Formats: sequence, structure tokens, C-alpha cells
Amino acid sequence: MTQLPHLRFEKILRENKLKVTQPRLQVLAMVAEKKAAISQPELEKKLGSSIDRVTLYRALSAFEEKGILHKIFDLQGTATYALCSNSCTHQHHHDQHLHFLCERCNNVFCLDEFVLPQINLPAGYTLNSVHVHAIGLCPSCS
Amino acid sequence: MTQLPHLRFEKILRENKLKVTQPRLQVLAMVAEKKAAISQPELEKKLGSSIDRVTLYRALSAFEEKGILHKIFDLQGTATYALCSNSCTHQHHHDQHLHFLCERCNNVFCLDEFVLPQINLPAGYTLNSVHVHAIGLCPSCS
DNA sequence: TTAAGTGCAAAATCTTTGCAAATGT
DNA sequence: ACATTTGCAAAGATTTTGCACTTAA
Repeated sequence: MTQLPHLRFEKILRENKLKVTQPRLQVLAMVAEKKAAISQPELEKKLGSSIDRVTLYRALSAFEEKGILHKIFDLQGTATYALCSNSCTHQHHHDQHLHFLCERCNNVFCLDEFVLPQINLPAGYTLNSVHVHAIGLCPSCS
Repeated sequence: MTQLPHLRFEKILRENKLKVTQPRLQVLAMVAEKKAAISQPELEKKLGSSIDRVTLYRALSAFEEKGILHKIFDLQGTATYALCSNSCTHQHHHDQHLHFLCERCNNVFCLDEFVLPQINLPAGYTLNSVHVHAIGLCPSCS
């Protein structure tokens, strides 16, 4: 967290046996830069023609597969991506997630530090993880 | 609930100022028939060529707009649709929702009757509604 | 050196739009 | 009779695939 971003991303890529390439570093930097989760179209717009659309798709799926990013669907059903926090181990990754979806600006915020409540299910269901989407207005839009 | 399905759907359509047409009745019947939420591709497959793909899209968006169906995104991000329960007023519709997403069969189950827990948010956020996605194995897959 | 990753072109999906014909009230 | 809805064709958007060239290790 305190190291230079560039080195941090290199480390993440190496740890996941992915080659360190310009496109991947650019995508990670752009995802990290925004406080909220970012969608493929938004990334594409911001990256302009510096990397190919297909490369972006492939980078995002590789990152998702490795658990570097996690994918959240916003209110319109568009996939958005956010860096998994440091505390987000592979275990934890599939566990608790609290996301806030703003109805006005449509941003998705990950509130990892907030603990989720217990969920009770009918008999017969096996529970593996819980995703909570809180919907309303974010601080900027309130 | 006790009336004939066909009449029930006619009533729903009339109440929402939508004309009672064959395509709409077919879609509603098919959604009601399945216990889990159903996706557009699945509906399209089941309906075969009896109604046009475009008509299906339009029916689904009309129903969603009127609050007749609600839309849930499954684990792959595909939109699925389920009938709002009778107790699902326009108010309530935007409130509490507990959905179970099965990792194995990928079905989405609405567990409307289960009460959602209280969610605590950081200062600055205005909460309007909460969607909980419980993920695991449904009774058939457990 | 060589396996992995990139970019381009093209295919495959998925979703929307325009408009004339058909249908419900 | 008239506004709504449908079906078709076509456009637009999104995502995936194949393959030759490039690049990181």
C-alpha cells in the first residue's frame, strides 16, 4: 500500500504468474485510480486507443480468474471491476461482500470493512457466500 | 392465487393498462410456470418461434417497468425474471429482496418471505433498499 | 529461445430501432 | 375507429475467436 503503485502492480502480476506488460499495468492503474468500481466501457473510453479492446477484455478476465479483481454488476447489469483489497484472500474473496450502488451516479462502492449480518435460509439450501447490495445515494449524491 | 392462471394474468395486464395479447400471456405463463427466475435466452428457447424475439424483449421490459416482474442478475450476469409476489407492492418491490443463486444449476430462487437483516453503512450514505444474494447449492443440488 | 500476450480482422451474440401490418378495446 | 402491439428487417452494441506478429522472461 505504501510502495509505488507501479511496483505494487508488478508484484501482483508476478505473484499470479502473469507476465508484466504495458496493457496490464495500465488497466490495473486505471482500476486502482478510481475509488468506485469501473466498467469495461469506461475503461475502454479512458484508455483510448492505447490498448486494443480485445486486450482489455482478456486482461479483465485474466484478472478476474486470478482473483486480482472482482466483478460486480451495477444497477443496469453492466459488469464493473474493483481491486480486491489486500485482506481479500482467495478464501475471503468468495465470502463476504458489501457493495453500495448509487442510484444517481450509478457508481459501485466496495465497503469491504463492513461486516455482513447472518442470513437464515430455508432447509435444504447450502450457503457458501453472501453478497449484499445496498442501494441508495452515495455521499457525493446525498 | 386460487383463480385460473389465465384469468390471473389477464387481470394483471389490465390493472397495468397493458393490452391482453397472446404473446404477453404466453410470457407470463412461462415465467410463472418455473419455480426459479427465468432468463431471456431460456424464454426464447422455450417459446420457440411462437413469438418474435423482439416481442419478448419488449414484453419483458414492459413488465419490469410496470413492476409485474422483477429482474435479477444471475452469477454470469444474465438477467433473469420472476413474478413479483402478490405482497410485492410497488413500495415493497423496491425494498427487501433475498435471492438464492445456485452455483451448480445456476438457478435463481426468490425467497421473499425471509426477512432481511439490518445493514449498517458508513456516514454519508443514504440507504433506500437492500438486495441480498445468497450463493451456494439449492435443495436439488445439495 | 520460446511460451505468453497483443492487435487486427472477422464472426458470433445480444439488444435496440423504424415502420408497416395486425390486433385489442 | 384508433391507439397499441406485433413481426420483420436492419442497425447498433457487445463479446468472442483465429491467427500472425511481438514481447517478457
